[in-house]
Amino acid sequence: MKRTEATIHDIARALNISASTVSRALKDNPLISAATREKIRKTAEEMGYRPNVVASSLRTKRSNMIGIIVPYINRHFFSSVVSGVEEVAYKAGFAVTISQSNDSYQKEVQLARALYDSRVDGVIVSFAMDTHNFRHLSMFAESRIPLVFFDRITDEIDANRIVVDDFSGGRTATEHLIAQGCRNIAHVSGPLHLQIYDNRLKGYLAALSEAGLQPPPGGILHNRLTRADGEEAIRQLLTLKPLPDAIFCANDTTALSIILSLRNSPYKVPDDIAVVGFSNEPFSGLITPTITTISQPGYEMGCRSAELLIAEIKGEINAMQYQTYTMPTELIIRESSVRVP
Amino acid sequence: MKRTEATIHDIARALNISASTVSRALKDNPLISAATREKIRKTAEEMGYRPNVVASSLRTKRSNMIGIIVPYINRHFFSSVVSGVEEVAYKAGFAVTISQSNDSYQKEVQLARALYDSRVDGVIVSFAMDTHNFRHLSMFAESRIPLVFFDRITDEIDANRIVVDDFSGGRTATEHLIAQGCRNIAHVSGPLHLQIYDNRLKGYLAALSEAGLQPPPGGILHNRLTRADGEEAIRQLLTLKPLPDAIFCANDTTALSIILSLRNSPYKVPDDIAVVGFSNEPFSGLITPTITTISQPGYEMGCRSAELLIAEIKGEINAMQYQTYTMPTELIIRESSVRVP
DNA sequence: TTTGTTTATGCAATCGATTGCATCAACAAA
DNA sequence: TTTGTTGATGCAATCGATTGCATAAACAAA
Repeated sequence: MKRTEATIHDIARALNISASTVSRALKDNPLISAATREKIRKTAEEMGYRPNVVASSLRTKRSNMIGIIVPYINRHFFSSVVSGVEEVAYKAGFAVTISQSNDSYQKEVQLARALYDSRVDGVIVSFAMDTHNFRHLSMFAESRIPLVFFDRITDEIDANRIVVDDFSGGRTATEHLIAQGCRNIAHVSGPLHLQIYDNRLKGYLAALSEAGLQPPPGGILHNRLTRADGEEAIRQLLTLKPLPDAIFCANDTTALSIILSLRNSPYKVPDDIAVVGFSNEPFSGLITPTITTISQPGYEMGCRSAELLIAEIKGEINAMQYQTYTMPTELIIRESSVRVP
Repeated sequence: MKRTEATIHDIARALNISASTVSRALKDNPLISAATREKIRKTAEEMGYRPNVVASSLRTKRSNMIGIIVPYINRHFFSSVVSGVEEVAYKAGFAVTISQSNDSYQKEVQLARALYDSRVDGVIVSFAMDTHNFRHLSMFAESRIPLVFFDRITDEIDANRIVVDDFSGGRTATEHLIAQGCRNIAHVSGPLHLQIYDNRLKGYLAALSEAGLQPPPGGILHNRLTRADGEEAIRQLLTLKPLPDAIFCANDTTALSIILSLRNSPYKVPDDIAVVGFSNEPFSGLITPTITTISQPGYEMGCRSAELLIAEIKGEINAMQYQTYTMPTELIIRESSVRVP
């Protein structure tokens, strides 16, 4: 039936008035008298009028769309962030388009370009592990398209940033291990060009030094923190002498992997080797032993990112006010680290 | 520097030709001579020209955007589907906007409307648990906007549908339990207006009846399959006499919840009560005992959904060819169900 | 009555790309 | 030379909403 969508011109014609009046009336412009406004609203309703956001977008140069780039959509932390972003954006009248870099710099560049081309009003990004330079994002800055970074951030582009307090997380985790009587604490870390891993490492070192301890020689490893990396890491760590009595992992995946590997070894977790992870992935509370970890409020980070981005889009925040927002972490003590003396 | 974006008119002016020629040249229209085409491409490049997809969209009425509505973005199955959708869509030049209904019919209606208004070229949907009627989606059908349903589908709207073979999954799971010597198999199911749960139930019943067995009286429960629902379910099932010797759960979450609850009971899994879940969530291979389950290829379902949707958008598929595509499931045998005689 | 001020509405250009319909040049066939 | 054909390009309208700048009507002040 409905051959085509009704436009403001159709409404105008039906009422024998001009399209501009219709346009204004529908946006509650006070220039239009209450009477005509009501009349217009009524016919619009009757005709099933729906504003064409594409046309509006073309004219106003605002798409009411925000883009988000994450390494992997189906990773719990990231999907939680996306969930928070969607929730806030939806309430503010913005749509969210997602894209995943698969941790590839190449793809990230293309995705950024695609978002740019589609005229999103703002972008939320967490970098790929491969990403070392940020030229692909500078076009947003140049075009004054607001940008918010979360989790994997950079100093090279000026923007609002949202992270958890990785330093304090790393320190708290390590302090906890020290409190359990561990003295020889190894660390499995990620690539250091990502600040989050650098900060977790620094927190770990700070805790050690405050306790008068040293990292065991060869006890700090760097990899991409996958399951396989975890297996390789524990293999290496088991060759150290003396054996580490604890391992602080920069994420839960490697902690998991290490715990699983140790099941096939003479060493018991936590009694021989205590393990702490980072992120509080859903599985970490389920595996035996449950994994002590640092919780990271993904959903809240997503909400915050979206709030900041939208505030900047609306002009309520400007470049002078850029900050790095640090969200609190929480040490979640579970079985993998608790030693009963 | 870059005051405004270059348009085809800028290119036309620079070369002293018409905008239409530029437009055609940039789309490799053979009407334009190779020479001018090359010249145009070169200046476009130099001027940093980027096509304005919004303008194009307005004119062509295609947004190159597909929408997806899922109950929860940060649920592993759904985020995997979304990941697959994004991957395929991206390669085909489509952007993906996501929205989550939080299992609320109300919100789903609003999301559908928003997607409709934003002129998406197609929509992929998995319903909210609350959704019993589908009027909010009929506008897509009426406007000839392709629709694909996955997982939680309906017969009431004609469209391509993607599901896993829930019936056979339910049957296989149950047969497996029977093969383990279980004779008194309970079932925790979801709301039956969702076909997936209905089919899993039917598969379960079929397996029982083929083996000459009956479901235990009071041994089939219906709930929303949350952690809390699982706890309530096992509480109820433990009051049955005789006690069930196995429970087939319609998802892994309830299976998990039941296994955790049974830890505080005299009953051992699998020896006293064997448990099988459904979906192969990441945690199900990690918990002790690991959970036997039916794997559901979320990522692949997402890919397939996107492929079908895009094919229909491009007109390669039409309404005559709508089908329900059933993807295979796989029984993943783990500890929670295996009894050593 | 004239002038000035509000209030309400319309005109027409604009956003940038697309496309049906000319038009025109070049060349071939007659 | 004339006619026909092919190939290449331009014109101008269009998509639907927005908005600066008139304009008109109504009313108040002088």
